[in-house]
Amino acid sequence: MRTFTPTLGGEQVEIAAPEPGRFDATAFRAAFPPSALYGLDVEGFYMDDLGQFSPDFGLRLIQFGTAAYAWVLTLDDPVQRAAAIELLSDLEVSFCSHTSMDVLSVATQLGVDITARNVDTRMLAAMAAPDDKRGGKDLKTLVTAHIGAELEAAEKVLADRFTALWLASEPSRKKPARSVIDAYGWANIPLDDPDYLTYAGLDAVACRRLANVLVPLTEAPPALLEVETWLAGEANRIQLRGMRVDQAALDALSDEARRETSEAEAIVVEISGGIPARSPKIQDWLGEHGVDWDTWEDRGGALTDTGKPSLAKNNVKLLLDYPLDEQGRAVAEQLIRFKSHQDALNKTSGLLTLVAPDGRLHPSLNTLGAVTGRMSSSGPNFQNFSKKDPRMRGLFLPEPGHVLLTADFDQVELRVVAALARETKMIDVILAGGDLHQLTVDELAESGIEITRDTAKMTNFLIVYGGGGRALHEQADIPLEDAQNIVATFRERYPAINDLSRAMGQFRDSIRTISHRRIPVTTNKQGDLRTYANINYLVQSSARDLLVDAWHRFAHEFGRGPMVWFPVHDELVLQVPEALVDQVTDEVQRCMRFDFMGVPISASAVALIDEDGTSRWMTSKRAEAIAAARSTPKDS
DNA sequence: TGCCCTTGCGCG
DNA sequence: AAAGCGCGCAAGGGCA
Repeated sequence: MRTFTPTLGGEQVEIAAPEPGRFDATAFRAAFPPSALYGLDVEGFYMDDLGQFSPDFGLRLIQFGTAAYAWVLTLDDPVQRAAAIELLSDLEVSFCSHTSMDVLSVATQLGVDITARNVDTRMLAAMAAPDDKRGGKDLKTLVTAHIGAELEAAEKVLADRFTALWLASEPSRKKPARSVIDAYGWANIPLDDPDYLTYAGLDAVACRRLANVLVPLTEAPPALLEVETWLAGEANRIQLRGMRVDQAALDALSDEARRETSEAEAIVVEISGGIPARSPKIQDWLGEHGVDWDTWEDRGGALTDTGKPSLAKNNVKLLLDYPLDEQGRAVAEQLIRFKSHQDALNKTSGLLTLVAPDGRLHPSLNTLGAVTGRMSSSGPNFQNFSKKDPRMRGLFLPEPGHVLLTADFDQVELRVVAALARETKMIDVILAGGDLHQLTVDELAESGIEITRDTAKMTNFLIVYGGGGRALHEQADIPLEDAQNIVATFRERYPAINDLSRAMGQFRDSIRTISHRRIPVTTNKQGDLRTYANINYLVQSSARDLLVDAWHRFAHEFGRGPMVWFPVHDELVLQVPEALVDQVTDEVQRCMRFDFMGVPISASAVALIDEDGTSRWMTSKRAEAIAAARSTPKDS
């Protein structure tokens, strides 16, 4: 048996790395008795876009650790592999690992589902430092900060070994990018390399120690940690299961988007003398061919965040209103064409590389992706598929025999802010089943200001986001003075909201939500505190907690956890066996119904059935329209 | 060429 | 007094 004795945080660590054929399974199992939590880490090949779902991915080592020692098992050895699977499968044993990487690897490569028995240290790090997007959640950085620098040093040694390996293998070739060297290194470093084995063992020990260090730093009540741990497991299960993709529809949509955008792009480049359709330079060029950008806003053109004219597909058509010359007109027409297919191009080209060999998409779900605790998604981001083109969401299908069903909260953020602020005018309207946007119309009318319901709706959301007159002016195409007047009057008419906004704005370090989640106050690029955003953090975070509460009840009170297909901020999309649709519709609505500080929160669930009678992903609005059309057939 | 930053845009 | 929130992704563009 090879053993290594590096230190971590100044304390000696014992790493056991048995050679193939000389593995003592009894000693291994005795080192990891049941009813305990062990650090888990794996080393595999470098990953491509498909990650653990790639046919090229595989594991080489698996490591288990306590705070003091680790075993590094070689998965090439059938005996060690079997011992690893046996330990992983023991329902009395729990693990802690950093990110979903190890849990997903164990599931796809060893066939063991530990999603419900894993504590994610990255989740703990996110609870402890919600705004630390970069190093603060990375394992090496965390270990260096809280335990010791030895792991980072070991990784550096390994990186140098990879470089040396590459140079030895191809001395004539020029040194490539770091990622290429790493890919080569992870795949080719000998399984008996001491640096590799030491690094691998240290990782598992570090992760185990990190769990203990991070829990108190979260300053979170045990119940909250328990829910977050459960949720992270559910997120891993969702990613493992993935969603069915309509491959023929994807190919067709991709072909169309590619054809349209490349033809449009070619014409734009040709006429403009080499400017790509998406280059900012195209605006200058258009300015020389008849567009007067000074009048863009007056004509109703939207601006980007940086105050420049936006050529997004919603307003690119405005170009045609200018006295363009022949070239300018041709370019404008092709830009409109390009923009109308740009989103489909981006999304479908990404999807083509992300559909796994099982014909499924496996997007990740980061349960604490945002500072507010909101969940985020990547690979692809499943939470920002267009709802304008129904073919986009329609690419995703339920399992055979199942129906997709979506349950959306009704105006949850406005209700939450009304409750938190104790804004009685709003609460009364909610209790009476009225319309909060119309309430704002009526309130402002009493102060002598006439606005449309659309403007009222924008104002309502604006206030919840911490915005002011200028933002309303820019978004609603209202003169600045009028917009400022609307906002000021809004604050007068809703004094409790104004008070809450000001009270939250007093916090300069961090705010605390009612579920005791700590959210740091953020700064802008100039380093100024954005205390005006605090109210939104409180509201957005509370709404997120309500969704997770509902999900938790759905899973625990009704045993429907496996039916959750994907969460989208204020909605749960479910995948339900056909026979249970009516029953689950009722159940999920019950789980999403709350009395939040005396304010009713409710949700509406609808089955997603397309015009052809099959179930596919779509917005609830579209599903309702199709259902209505079905129940009142057209006269013929 | 690879890397990093900014811009723009999809969703809630 | 004034202050639009949270994400992920693709492409452009500057730089080494």
